Amino acid sequence: MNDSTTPPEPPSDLGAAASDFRMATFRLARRLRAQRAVDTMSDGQFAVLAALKVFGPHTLAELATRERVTAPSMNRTVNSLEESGLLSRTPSLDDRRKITLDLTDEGRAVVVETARRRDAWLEGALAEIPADERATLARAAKIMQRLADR
Amino acid sequence: MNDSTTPPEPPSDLGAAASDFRMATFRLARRLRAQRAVDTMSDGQFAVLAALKVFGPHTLAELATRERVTAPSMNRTVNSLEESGLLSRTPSLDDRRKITLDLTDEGRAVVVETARRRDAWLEGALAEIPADERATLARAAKIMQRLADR
DNA sequence: TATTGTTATACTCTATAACTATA
DNA sequence: TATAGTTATAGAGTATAACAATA
Repeated sequence: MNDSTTPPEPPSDLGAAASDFRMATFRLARRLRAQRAVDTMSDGQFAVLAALKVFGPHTLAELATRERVTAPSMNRTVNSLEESGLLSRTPSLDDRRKITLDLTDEGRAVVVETARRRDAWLEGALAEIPADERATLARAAKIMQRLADR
Repeated sequence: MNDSTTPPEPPSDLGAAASDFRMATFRLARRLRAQRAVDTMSDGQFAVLAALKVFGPHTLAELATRERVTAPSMNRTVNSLEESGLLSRTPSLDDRRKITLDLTDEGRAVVVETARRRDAWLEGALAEIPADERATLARAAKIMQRLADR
């Protein structure tokens, strides 16, 4: 294996800084995603459960928009979660074309448990780096959230 | 949220920090990914070109390990990039089981251009935040790279 | 025999287009 | 006609298992 690879150069301008930061974000996201190997739930499924937990019931179209996928794609995700008994699909009262999607009690439990499991690896990693680096990441997290919401 | 029931483990700053940071990373990665809608190259293909540019020539197994995919999966990605003329595949001189994968001149040009296009949104966003926040993100990028390589 | 790359095959997730039912 | 959801189908991207070439 190629162990003596050269690390990327330090950023010297805004363009390089953007590039480094973008690559770091993608790499870490991928690494974090790889940690979910233990559970069978996909990122898309988990994101739907998490959205329902945080923001409450949604229609199909609302979920699709929030997760930035198409309605058929979201429909498929919702089908599998419904089959697993993690969410409920009920016709809306006011407009019977719409459906109301919400977590079941089991779904609520599963999303909490899954989030904890997925945090575990990162928590372990954070425990082993210096406190000042943890502080940097905590500050960065806030900035990143703001950037993502632009 | 759990208000009346106490969780099994004591509340930990590290756990909350891990959760916040993980969510921020995913959200930003997703936001950045949405920005690449214009070009046809997948994240996986682009990551291979970028790795070859930053770290130089690789064998197939080295690339697969670096990108954390299986050899057949990487082989497929490499095939499509070779067909597009963006990388070259040559038998290694010392061990003829191995192949050496490297960027072509066109591949080198494409990775630079694609990176610039993909960086554009983030670069614009970074230009509008305070310098101390940019500095925080630059420090965070280094730490994140290290975490991802654990 | 072990290792490197490759092919065969299947599964998951995503998308577009077409269909239904309701408004 | 327009909208919400669904079904049909196809295209990426990934994986495991089996194979070929070389060491």
